Amino acid sequence: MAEEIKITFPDGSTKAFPKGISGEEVAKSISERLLNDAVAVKIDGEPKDLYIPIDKDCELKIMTSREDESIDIYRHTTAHLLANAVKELFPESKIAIGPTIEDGFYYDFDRETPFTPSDLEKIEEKMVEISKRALPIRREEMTWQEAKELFEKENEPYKAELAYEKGQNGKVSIYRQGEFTDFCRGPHLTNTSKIKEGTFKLLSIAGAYWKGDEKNKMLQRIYGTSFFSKKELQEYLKKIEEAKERDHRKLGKELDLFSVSEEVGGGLILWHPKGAMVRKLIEDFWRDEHLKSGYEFVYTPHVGKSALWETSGHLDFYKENMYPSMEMEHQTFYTKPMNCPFHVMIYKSRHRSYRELPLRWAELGTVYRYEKSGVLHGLMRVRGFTQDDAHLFVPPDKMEEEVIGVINFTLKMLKAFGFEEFTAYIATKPEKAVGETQRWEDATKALQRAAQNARISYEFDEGGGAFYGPKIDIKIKDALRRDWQLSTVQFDFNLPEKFQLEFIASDNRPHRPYMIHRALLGSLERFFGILIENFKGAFPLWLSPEQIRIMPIADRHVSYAEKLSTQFKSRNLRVSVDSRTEKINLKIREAQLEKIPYMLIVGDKEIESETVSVRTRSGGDRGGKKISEFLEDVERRIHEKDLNLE
RNA sequence: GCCGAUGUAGCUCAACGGUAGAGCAGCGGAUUUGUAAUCCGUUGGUUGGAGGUUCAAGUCCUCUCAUCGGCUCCA
Repeated sequence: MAEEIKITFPDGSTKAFPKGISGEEVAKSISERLLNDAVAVKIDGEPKDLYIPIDKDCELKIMTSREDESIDIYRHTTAHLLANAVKELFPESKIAIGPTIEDGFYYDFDRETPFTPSDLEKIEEKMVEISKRALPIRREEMTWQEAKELFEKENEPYKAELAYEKGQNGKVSIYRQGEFTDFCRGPHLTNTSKIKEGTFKLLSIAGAYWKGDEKNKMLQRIYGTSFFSKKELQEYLKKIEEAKERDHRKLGKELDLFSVSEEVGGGLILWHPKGAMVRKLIEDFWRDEHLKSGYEFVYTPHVGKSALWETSGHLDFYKENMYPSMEMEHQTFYTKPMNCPFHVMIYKSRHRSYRELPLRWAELGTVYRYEKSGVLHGLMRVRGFTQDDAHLFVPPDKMEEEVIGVINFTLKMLKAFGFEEFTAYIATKPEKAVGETQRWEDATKALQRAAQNARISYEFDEGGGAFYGPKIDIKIKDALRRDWQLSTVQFDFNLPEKFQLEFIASDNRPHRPYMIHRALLGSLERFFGILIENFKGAFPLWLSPEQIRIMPIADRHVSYAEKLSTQFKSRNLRVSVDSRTEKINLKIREAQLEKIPYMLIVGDKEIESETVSVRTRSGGDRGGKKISEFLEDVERRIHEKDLNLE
């Protein structure tokens, strides 16, 4: 009689099976349909291939497309299909790595001639062909020495190297499908035919260093994605199109918000009048809120002498990101990459008493940082930008309270711009760090309590803090559910030491304050870019550079329009009159393309009844309204920062 | 910085190695108009820059600048 093993299912039920049964057979015993949907199994929480014999009692879960992790297996098998196709079409290519990533997968190849877009089409066709061959995909385990030898024989040096690196803690595994062999942890689908035509797409080609290191050889990377269904793939491709439509660089040009000029230099932003108006509105709001929250403002210079940057440590740790030095009167100056040393110098300008702490000093400080030319990206990654910076100097006993205050303030600010979903990441002490361990622990705990207090979800990034202190970063989700990191609150144990910061406490002795560095919006440039993409250029009423455009039907209605305009302007509304001798359809079309929230059409009817005909960019013709009624509604929406117009 | 792609009028894009074009915008004129484009006319270019090959270069080659997609989310 065959030996039996006991398998426990996720619902808690238990059943006996003959020893050596495979996940596939277990699935089949439950239903044919489950067998069909099965991607892999989880044995005691470990994902395994479906055909692996099970030889001991265990908890077992059949993984289907319903599990979140399953898509990674599907994509990983698609990546192997890609590599298989490349090896058939271009046998001289050497395979490197092919992992799954957030929205798909990639595979790196070493090949003399780079792939072209038309190669991608050929590769896709070959992938379909290999899928149709219905090759079984099988796992083999061996020692790393055997794997290394195997890949050396196959002239795959990258795989051989990986076998050595990954094999130091026991056995390694390879997967075979037909003639193709890959070094891989698995698990995988059981057959190439499981990757269905129309569920995958190769997206782009890029260069990538072996192991991401600039010193290593540049490989050719192919990006692609796949989904369980054609429909999901189509939706994903649509989302990419949608993101292109929202691209802040495209909208920035179309809406005349900003530009970057080759003659000025890459990564240096020119704010056009409309963009500058949005910035002004953000800044006004920002200042008002800071005053309400007990901040004071400071202004500091754009350059400082080298001694300052030596003391601060920037010339040791940050020099490669700083603009080169300037010589003047036998002195060396640097353009500032950060505002902190200047704020510290204000602190040091006289003795500080515990009675005046905490001090909260904010500045919209423009800094310059050298970024490699290849990484510059519209407003998102630039070389000159304005941080919404602040530094807090806090006595130890008020540190936690202060951190809680900052986090709550941050969320209030972000919510005003329509962001509702936040995640926090708390970065803890790295290996190389300054400051006493006790301070690190206290500060990290304070950050955690602040996140709890604000009821936002948070994760720890162990060892991810800067050398000078722990930090909490807050990410938001935008309208396309993309993550953006905006806010950061960082402790700094370095500068107070370096600059010997002190305050006189009630014991009449000097003590060292905590210093907290924080930015809420990050930088105005980047934040503006995110706002453009989030709202697709249709800024909320309170942020719109032009809120209302009045459009007279004919010349005889212009004076009425002008009268309204004057009245609106006196109430601080941003309004213009389109008095051109053009048809109303054209005026509407242009205002609509400029995404102006309210269009007011005035003609004989409106003059007669002292009304305006209201049209919104989002809802079309809203009909006639009394002027007072319209004003009341608009002013209320501005005051409430309403995201809607109707 | 590195790999690849791209660079033509203000914008979006055409042009087998053989005279650089279109639409929109701009400008001039006509039209006085009711909820997403009125009509006619017209200006506009050292084809990113510098060299080279050729009888002839937007097109081919070299260099250079800029922009775009990427450059370890662990086989």
